Amino acid sequence: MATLKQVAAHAEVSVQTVSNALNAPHRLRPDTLARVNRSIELLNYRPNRNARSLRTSAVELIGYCVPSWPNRTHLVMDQFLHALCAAAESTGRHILLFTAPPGVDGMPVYDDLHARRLVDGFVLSQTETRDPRHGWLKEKQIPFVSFGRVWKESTQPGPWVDVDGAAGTALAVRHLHGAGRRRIAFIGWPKTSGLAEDRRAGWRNACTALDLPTTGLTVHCAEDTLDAGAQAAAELLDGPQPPDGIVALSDVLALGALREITRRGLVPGVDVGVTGFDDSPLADVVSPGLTSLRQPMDDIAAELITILTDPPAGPTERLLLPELVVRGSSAPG
Amino acid sequence: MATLKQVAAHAEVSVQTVSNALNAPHRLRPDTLARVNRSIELLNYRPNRNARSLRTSAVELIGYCVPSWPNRTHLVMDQFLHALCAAAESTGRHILLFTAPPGVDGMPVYDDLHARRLVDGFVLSQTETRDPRHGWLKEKQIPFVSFGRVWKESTQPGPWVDVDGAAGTALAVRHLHGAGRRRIAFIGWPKTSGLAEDRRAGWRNACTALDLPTTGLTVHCAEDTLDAGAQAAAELLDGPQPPDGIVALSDVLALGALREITRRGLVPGVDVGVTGFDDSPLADVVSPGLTSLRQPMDDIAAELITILTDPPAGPTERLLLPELVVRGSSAPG
DNA sequence: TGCGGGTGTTTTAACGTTCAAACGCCCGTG
DNA sequence: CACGGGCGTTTGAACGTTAAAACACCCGCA
Repeated sequence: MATLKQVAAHAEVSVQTVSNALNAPHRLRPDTLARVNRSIELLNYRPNRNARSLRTSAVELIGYCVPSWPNRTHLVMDQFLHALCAAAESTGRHILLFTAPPGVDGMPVYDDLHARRLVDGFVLSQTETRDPRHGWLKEKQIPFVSFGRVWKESTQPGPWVDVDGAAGTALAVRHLHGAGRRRIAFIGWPKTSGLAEDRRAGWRNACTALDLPTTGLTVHCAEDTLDAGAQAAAELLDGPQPPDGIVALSDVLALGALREITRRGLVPGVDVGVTGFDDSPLADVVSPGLTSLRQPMDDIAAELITILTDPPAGPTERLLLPELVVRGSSAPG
Repeated sequence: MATLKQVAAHAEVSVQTVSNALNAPHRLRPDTLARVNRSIELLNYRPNRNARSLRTSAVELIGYCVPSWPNRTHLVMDQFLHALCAAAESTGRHILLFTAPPGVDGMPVYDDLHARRLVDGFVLSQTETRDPRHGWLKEKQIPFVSFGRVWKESTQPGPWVDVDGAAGTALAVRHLHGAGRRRIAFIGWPKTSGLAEDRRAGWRNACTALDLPTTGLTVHCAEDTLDAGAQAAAELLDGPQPPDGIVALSDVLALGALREITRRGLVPGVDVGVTGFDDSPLADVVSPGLTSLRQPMDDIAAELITILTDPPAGPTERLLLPELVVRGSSAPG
């Protein structure tokens, strides 16, 4: 493996000149630059990242803790990881994976990785209500950015990027309304979840703005399973005035609702319009396809990396809009 | 951030002695070791990984290319990544994620990461039939290990770990047979897939061994979707002698079959027993739960890391058995 | 008393890179 | 012709660690 020294000898210049050829080519006379580049090419030289990092004390690696919540499915994690990798690579960086206990118990792991200079900073995700990691990292002055807000805190300790769930569900409501729906229900999670309340608020406000009813049209599911979604749909359809549209908080709940609708001999997209959230792979694999709110993963990842690697002045809080992907579950054909 | 030098000064020993305290404590006199350790503790010293890697030319990082096949779902990728991370960490290593074009086009990326000393080696997955990456890496002498065999090659270029798909489907057949099933069908993929043919062979051989029929009991699906699975099930159930058991190549196909069975008013697990493959999160989220073959991710990951980091002498090919997770789709109750 | 040998510690040098300062050269100017 | 200044290049030192060799010390033994 060729080193800077060998390239320098081959090109008959000093070591520093070769270094400059790579890091500050404008400093070299064009002919020198050409000669050095030829030697680099010829010797197939690749700079040693460790030596560089040692000198500059920047490793160009970003830590990401691979989540392991056995009780919740990560159907879009591969999309997120791919986008995050790609965004990091576009700035010459990479993603380092690690595992850590959830919550504050895992913080020593973060600290250690940073102190040993394995990573420059962290991308957090799976943010929980009152997530303790933010304050901890902030206090230790470890760079980080969060995918997801810390709910129910007056001031959020650090920068974040998130998807505007309320705007998303409002989008779904307006879409269903445009397709002629007039009683649009919401299937969500318990009120303790900030994310769930956000999405529910979007649904409620949009309905109110359109003069649509909302009372008696919410069901809170304790679990994120098909059965829970199906049961919620059953509850709604058995009510005195059954809905003709359902906005579900997740794709899994929406699929459950679809199943229940089909089981009753109703046709999804015709008798009842249904929307999900996340545009997980499942949405495209069922029939009719599930209309769902796609999180703009590429934009999210790009924002995360930008904020982490060269933090702009001022508040670093980005709220991105999800995109409604329309399929058969909300519109026939 | 404290350095070795500062710890040495604090403990009134030489720098090398502190290094030894960490890497070869048996060389120190117990009282010196204690003194050094106290200083390490006191100064909260953490060794700088870059300096270490520069000196030893081992980065303790393993590259893994995050797959992006838009047409196939990665429902168990998070399980795999978590297991891989944990296994790597148990040897003091970590996983570095990157993206690369599929196939041989991506090889320069692998080469670059290795040449710049960002990683020591690679874990491959998503192995394709006649995967060209293996030969390429072998030729460049870049350490790697593959999760998945290279099918249809007389000699595989490098070490691998894989799940015995044939043993898995055989397990499923024997399970269904034990529950009284006598006509067990197989829903798979096109014959061009080595993985699919392996799993089909396991089904066929197990049926033959149990004197069960196999002719006319295979359907090859072009896609891995619920619809394809449902259509395959419909085809089988419409046949002259409909099956009472179905072994599906994937969870998605199995779920499709379940849907079709339910649609016909039949009861999964009672009228027809169904099994899937991978034990993806979906299997546990539907009702009845889907009986499925779980890949032993922790064992797989441990083997991968072991083979990569200290390769045992002799052939390094590991075939691990999947585990049948029984749920309602194959056994009532 | 001197010598070989083990044990524990220190010294020296190196890993491959970049930063900061120094250097040499050429050119325009007074 | 001396001088200042810009440009392109080189020199020296440092980043924090570890391998290998050198060293100091103590002990047992001749």
